[in-house]
Amino acid sequence: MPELPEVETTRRKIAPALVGRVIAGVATTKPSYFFLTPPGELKRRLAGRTCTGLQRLGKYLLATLDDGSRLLLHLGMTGQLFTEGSTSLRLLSATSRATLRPEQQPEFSPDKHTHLVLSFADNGPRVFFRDTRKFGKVLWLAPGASDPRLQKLGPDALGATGDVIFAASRGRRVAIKSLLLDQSVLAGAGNIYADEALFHAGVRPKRAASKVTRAQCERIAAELVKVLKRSIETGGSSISDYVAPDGQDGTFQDERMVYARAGEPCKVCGSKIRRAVIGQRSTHWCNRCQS
DNA sequence: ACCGCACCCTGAGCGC
DNA sequence: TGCGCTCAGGGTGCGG
Repeated sequence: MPELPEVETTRRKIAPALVGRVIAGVATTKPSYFFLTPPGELKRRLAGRTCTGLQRLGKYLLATLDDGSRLLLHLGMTGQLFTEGSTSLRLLSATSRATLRPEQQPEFSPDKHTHLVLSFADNGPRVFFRDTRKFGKVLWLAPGASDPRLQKLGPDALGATGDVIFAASRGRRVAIKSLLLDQSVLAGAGNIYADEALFHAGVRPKRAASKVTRAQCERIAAELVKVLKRSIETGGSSISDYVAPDGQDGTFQDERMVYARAGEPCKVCGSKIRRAVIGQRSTHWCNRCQS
C-alpha cells in the first residue's frame, strides 16, 4: 500500500517520463469516484499541456503544468503509476498470472483497471495509472487554485520532530498509532510505517496519545524518519500491489519488524508478534519490546 | 474539538 | 465456471 516511501519512489522514477513532455492524448475509464475531475473535463484540461514538475506532498503527487494549472494524484491503496514497457506480475490479476509460465513477462496493456492513460506528442512511452480498488484520486486544479485535501496536510513526515508529535498528542485520548495516521498531524505515514516506527521507538501502539512522554515523542519522530528514509533507499515496500514505475519491486518488506508478522517471532526478543485492530486498522507490535 | 464508525471498491483466500 | 463470507485500508463524512 503506497505510503510516503512508495509515493516518493514513484515520483522519482516517473518524473523523467512525465516532465518536459507534451501530453497529446488522454484516455480514461468511465466517470467514477476515482475522478474528482470528470474524465471529459480532464481530457480537455490536459491535452496539449506540458508537465513542468512533479512534487510529493505527503502521499499526494502534484504535477505542475505549463499553463499554471496542476494535477493532483493519489495512489490510494492499490494505485499503480508506471510507464509503458514495464513488466511486473503485480500488474496482472492472479488468474492471469496463473496461466503464465514463470519465465513469461508479458508487456502490460491497459485493462479495465487502467483508469488514466497519457500519451505524448513524441510518440514515446505512455504513462498508465492503474488502480484495482479505485481508492486513488485524480483532481485537476486551475491556476492558483488549491484544495482542502492539501491545505489540511501537516508537515511532511520526513521532517517529523518530537515537538510536532508532542504538541499534537496533548489532550488526545486516541491511540498514538491513530495519531500517527492522522495526515493533518504528519503527512505521509501510513499503516506499515506507523507500526514499524512505534516498534523501533519501543512504544505500544494502543497507548493513549496524551500519555506518551516527550522523550517517547522524540524517539517516535526519530525512528519514523529513519524508517521512512531507509524504505526510500530500498525502493519502498512491495507487499501486495505496490510496484515502482519501472516495474521494480521495493524490498523494504524484508526489513519489517512487525507489520503483517502476527504470530511470528519478534526479530529482537523472539516473543510472538501481536495483532489488534486500532482505529479500524490492523496493528502489529511486540509486547516485550514495546511498553 | 474530538472520537468512533460506516462507506467507497475489488480481488484473494477460506470454509463448507 | 461454486457460493458466500471476510479481510485488506487511505481518506471522507457524519452522528454523538
